[in-house]
Amino acid sequence: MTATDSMQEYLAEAYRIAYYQAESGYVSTSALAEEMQVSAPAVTRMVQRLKRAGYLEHEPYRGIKLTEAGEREALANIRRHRLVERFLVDVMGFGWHEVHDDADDLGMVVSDVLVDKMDEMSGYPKRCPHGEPIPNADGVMPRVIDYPLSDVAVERDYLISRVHTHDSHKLRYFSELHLEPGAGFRLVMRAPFKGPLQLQVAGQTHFLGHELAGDLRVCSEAEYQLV
Amino acid sequence: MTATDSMQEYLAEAYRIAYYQAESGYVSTSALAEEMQVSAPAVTRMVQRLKRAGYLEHEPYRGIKLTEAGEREALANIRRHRLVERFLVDVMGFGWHEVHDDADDLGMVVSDVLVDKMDEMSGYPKRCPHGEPIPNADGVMPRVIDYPLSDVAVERDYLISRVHTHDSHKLRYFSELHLEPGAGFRLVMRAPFKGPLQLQVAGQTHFLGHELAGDLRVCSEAEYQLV
DNA sequence: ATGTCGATTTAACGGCGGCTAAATGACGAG
DNA sequence: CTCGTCATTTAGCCGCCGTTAAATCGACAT
Repeated sequence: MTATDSMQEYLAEAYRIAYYQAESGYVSTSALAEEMQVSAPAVTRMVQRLKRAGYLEHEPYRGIKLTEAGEREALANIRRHRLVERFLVDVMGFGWHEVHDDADDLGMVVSDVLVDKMDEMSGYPKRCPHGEPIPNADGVMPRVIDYPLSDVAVERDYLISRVHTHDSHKLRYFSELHLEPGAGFRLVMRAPFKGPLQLQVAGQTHFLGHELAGDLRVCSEAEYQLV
Repeated sequence: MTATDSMQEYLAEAYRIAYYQAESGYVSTSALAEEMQVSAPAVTRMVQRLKRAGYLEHEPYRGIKLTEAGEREALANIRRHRLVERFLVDVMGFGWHEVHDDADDLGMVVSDVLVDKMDEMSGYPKRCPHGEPIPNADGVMPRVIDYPLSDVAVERDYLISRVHTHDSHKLRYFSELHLEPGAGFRLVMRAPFKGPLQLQVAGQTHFLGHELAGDLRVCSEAEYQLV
């Protein structure tokens, strides 16, 4: 039996959540519900379907964990989604901050040969336009090394690694400031007590609130290159 | 209330059927069932939903006819589908004979801005890769003037206007013979009693059975240009 | 006029994927 | 240890879209 579109979306989202909270091996169903914008019961029932199909394990009242098969489905889906994003930006000329919704839709339907072609036309990218790593065709997810800008202490040069929000207004703002994946900047100063950060980006000085800075993950030049 | 994907597909297919059998104003539900690859009852119920939503009129036991609104939906859908095909061929380099299935899937999800971008990147084409006319953004379908190759009598030069089959083997065969929309050829001779046709295509001589010739629609150089 | 046949519609069912309301489990506070 | 609260699951509903089996309509021939 093959997974429906909906099942694949749940699996992909579960993977993404697990990827970020690297702590516990379990993903809570409410986190999934929140992220998928559906009610909690909808998640519970879907989880049961996915368990029946062998895509995950479910510890009732505790959470879920993807199986091998589940992870495979999830990674295939994530790969499709991120390569579509890449294609929309690199080949079709859309802004990196405005492609998420279209990519969501397209990612569910593009065939393998189409994805491969997009991969090729985009130059076999390692990251999606938001900086997230793209699993390769064998389902291996590159490991990203980066740090929340809100946490880094040292005042030196960094690269934007990932922009981690779906809020289109924030994305647009980051885009206007040229704070986009791969862009370099200097952290000039940071005020204490969750105060604002002073950045030097492309010759211009910007001040960023602590919360916004939390959406940016940064790394060194060397760390930006993925396996 | 907005039409579901499924509703749009039914509407588009109904339009296509009506477009070809220009005779009666009514499309039979069984024709729809045949084309959509679903059972007759599925069509009947969908027709009732579409009628309730104001997309068509239904004369029970006789057939259906799209309303203004239904035609609008159908044309928008057909436009998306055919522009996606065009894009896959012109921009992504796929063969014109192999894009139908992908385009079917993609056509259902691409957003307006995406379709417009594809339109632009394909050079605002008037026909899809199979030669079918592409409705413009205002929902106007260009009228095509052409004739089944199996019917034309005069032995002279023609252009392929449309290749009217979904059979991938036939499509591949036509493709190999360079019998594709826009291509010119000379009808050298036709045998009587539904006999084979002798064609001169790109300097080569080919013989085509009467039935296959029925899948090709041809026109003059002048007629190939659409409004 | 009636009988028959094919096309069409109705009836009844199943799976998916949402929802709300109610029940139940987990867990910390008193 | 019990109680309350919050997360989670269960129960029951709905709409969409497919199915098969049975009823019905239209049209044509006897």
